Amino acid sequence: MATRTRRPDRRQEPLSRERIVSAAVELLDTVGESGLTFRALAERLATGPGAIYWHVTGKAELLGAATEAVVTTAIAGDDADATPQEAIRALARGVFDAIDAHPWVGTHLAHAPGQSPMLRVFERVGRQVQALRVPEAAQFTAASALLSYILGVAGQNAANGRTVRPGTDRTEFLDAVAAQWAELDPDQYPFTRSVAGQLPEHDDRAEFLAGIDLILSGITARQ
Amino acid sequence: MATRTRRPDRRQEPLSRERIVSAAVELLDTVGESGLTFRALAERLATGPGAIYWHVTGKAELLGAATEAVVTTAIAGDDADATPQEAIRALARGVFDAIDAHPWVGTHLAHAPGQSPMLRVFERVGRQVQALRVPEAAQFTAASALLSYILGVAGQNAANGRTVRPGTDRTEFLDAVAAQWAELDPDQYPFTRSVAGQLPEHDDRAEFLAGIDLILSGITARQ
DNA sequence: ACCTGAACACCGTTCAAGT
DNA sequence: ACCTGAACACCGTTCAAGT
Repeated sequence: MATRTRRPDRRQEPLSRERIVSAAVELLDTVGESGLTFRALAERLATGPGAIYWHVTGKAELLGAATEAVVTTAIAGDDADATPQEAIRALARGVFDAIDAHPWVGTHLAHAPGQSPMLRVFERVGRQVQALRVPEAAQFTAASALLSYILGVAGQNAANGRTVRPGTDRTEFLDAVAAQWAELDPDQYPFTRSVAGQLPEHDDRAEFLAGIDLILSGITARQ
Repeated sequence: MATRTRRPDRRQEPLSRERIVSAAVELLDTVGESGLTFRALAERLATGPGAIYWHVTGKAELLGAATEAVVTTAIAGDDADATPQEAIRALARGVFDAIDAHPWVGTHLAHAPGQSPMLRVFERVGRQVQALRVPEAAQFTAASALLSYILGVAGQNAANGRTVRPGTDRTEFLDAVAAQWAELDPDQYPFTRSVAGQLPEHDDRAEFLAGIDLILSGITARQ
């Protein structure tokens, strides 16, 4: 009972790194990357822009922290009962869905190399590569290839999300691209034109996972 | 003879899209992405910032044109006498080397989806996928996987290039990352720690091409 | 048609001053 | 210790005015 009255008035809460980062994620989700401004963030937190700098060193750290917050929850989950292939697929799917929900993540995932969110994905992928009994000398290459592929799709999806005007839905977007491809010069773009017809009924997510499977069979074909 | 006197005084040449784009590439290469400013560009072209807008619609187009200029020359070359595998490898190597020389390219390659430089790479890769006699229904997936992988490595390399202070050389950088990985929590990062030792003698370029080969064997293993 | 450069509407970041 | 908000040093972009 009385649950309604327990909802805290966030404006009164003291500022904290946590509140700042979650407000940043909200801003990025609702108004996009260009909308994440220290002034806009400050207004939302009912304070001045300078206050944010007490908890965060600057915009780069803020973006990094926002990315990490999203990715960390996206890949949480354990893969104890799954085959290595299934575990890798689940992990990849987690990253894909996170970027689908928060397109800006795709752009910043690779931005801090050797740093937090990417390294976590690398570690998780690498363990499953070991579980696949890939020879030690080939493990690094296999894990890197999977990670690079995931990051590549992430970046493309983020770019797509940025180009399209916010209202557009998936099929509408694919139809537009297909139409554009169909108009390309037949001499210069024969292949692209030949696959344009497949676009409208194509499923980003399934295609992404098919790519993962392709790489997985390349990894296991070697043994 | 007299070649020296024929060198044109570029300051007197009229402004053109071509001159603007090549000045932008120079600026990006020498002072990095944060150095590409309409004011800096204008100064280099001995004009005012407003003049640039007569030839280019804005910064996004400028960055796109600069990226396209670099990529187009990087992947020029014909693959008539090569096997499909060799042709794909050569193409990938071209993109890799271009990004190695111009790290900023990696960030902007994916930024205009379905647009010029990426589409050109997609087309070239796709034709070789056809030459590999991949069934029609699987061609799109195969070409997309290769492209995504290339873009992923591109993005990571660009990120690395941005993080490192300009002077640092390859081995110095790898040693630093290896040292960092070796200090990770053994419970959280067992895999990453286990491959840290391979980093110092690892060759980015060879590793990248090994990933291409991995995907290629995944593609051909299916037939 | 093309160029000039001042001006506009923003940014991220700093910092003296407050509590 | 933490917050405030004015101020600084920039941006990209526009546009009246020139040639």
